[in-house]
Amino acid sequence: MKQAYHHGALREALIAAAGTILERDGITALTLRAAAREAGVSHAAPAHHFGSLAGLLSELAAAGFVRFRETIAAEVAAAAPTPDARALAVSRGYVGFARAAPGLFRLMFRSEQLDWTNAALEREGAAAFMLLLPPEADDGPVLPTSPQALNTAMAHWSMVHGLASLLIDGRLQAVASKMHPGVDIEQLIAQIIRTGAG
Amino acid sequence: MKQAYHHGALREALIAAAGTILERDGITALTLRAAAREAGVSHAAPAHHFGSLAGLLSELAAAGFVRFRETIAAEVAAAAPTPDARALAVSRGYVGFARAAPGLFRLMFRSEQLDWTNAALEREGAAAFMLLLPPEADDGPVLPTSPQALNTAMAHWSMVHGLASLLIDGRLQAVASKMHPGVDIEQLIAQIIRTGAG
DNA sequence: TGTACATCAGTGAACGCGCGTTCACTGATGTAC
DNA sequence: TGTACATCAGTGAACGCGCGTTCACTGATGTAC
Repeated sequence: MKQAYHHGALREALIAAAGTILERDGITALTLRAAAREAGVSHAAPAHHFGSLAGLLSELAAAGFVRFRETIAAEVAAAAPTPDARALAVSRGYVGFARAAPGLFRLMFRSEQLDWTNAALEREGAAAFMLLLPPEADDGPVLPTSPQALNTAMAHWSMVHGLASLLIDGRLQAVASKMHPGVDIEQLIAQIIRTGAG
Repeated sequence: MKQAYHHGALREALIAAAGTILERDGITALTLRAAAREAGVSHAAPAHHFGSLAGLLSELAAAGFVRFRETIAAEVAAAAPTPDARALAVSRGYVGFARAAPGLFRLMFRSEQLDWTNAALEREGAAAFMLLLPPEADDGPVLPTSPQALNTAMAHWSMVHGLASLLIDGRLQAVASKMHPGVDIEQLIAQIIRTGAG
């Protein structure tokens, strides 16, 4: 590898390094110095790109929301073009993303350390949440108008988000196994998702 | 206040102090030294009662599960003795606890820093999860036997847990307000809980 | 095409801070006789 | 009832560590002319 004095794309490299640390070592290990180490630059280098740790975390979360949307969009594209099939696909993508990148999911949805005034984070986060709403015809998601539609959408979101959370923390598996030893978790997940979308 | 050399109940005092710090300053501020400061003892004192920070956090979470069960039991006791009314009461207690003690809720359900081999934590946590199951007659919760019952119980749990999580992180409020400006959040929560229990 | 210079990105030493942990200690409590 | 002694709980100084941050620097890049 070329050892140029200037990295060329250190900002992106630092975000990628932060993602690696997050999944491998957990959020408590994710510091500016650790990200610099992982990216192979001096520990003072991140300050040129991110003012603080919160800045780096927010950029990482924003990038996470982009991946989150891509994951869901891929599931939707592979599904039948009916409202029910679309809702199932969104749920599958949501839960699948959380299980594939639990550290990133926790950061995006749960971290108190994010700076939500960060422009990229606010934009990408808002765009992601729009995917959770039911579509209107072929025009993509629109805002529900009736209280009933809002209730349904939020209840659906709660169930999918709770399922994802309980899975990545291992709680659902533990309780389900205790209630029903030998249960097929993957099948149970598929059933729960179908319950919520129905 | 008497300044006895021996505290008398320092273990309990340290757990209480840790809870105060958790809700006031967040989990990143919760250290052994901070708990000792809050309890008014020297920084080396906690080592006599908790081997490590994970030990203190686990004891705090165990105490949290006791409070969690008490909160839910109080709602159940105040509700009509029907299965539907009981399910609604459990959901109300679950969400109410999370909103009243969000830091503790996060620690109990989400923290990667807990030591689940801790005897108190495992015992109290398991007892709490049993409350989430549907009751059989007047004998209290029993283990579901059919796959269908397991599916229903886990789907219900997912929705309530997701609702609690999205609320304490402020996400549900943000998205609901954007979708439906001026929406009554408390009424929406009550409706979502009714949706899940129905 | 070549030179001068400004700007930018990354370096490495240094700082002060709070942390967990260790350790000899001290004061209080409990028990044996 | 009194004395001696073991045990226990909390103290305070000290340690090494990784952290964020600062700062003068150096090497590379881009631009003006």
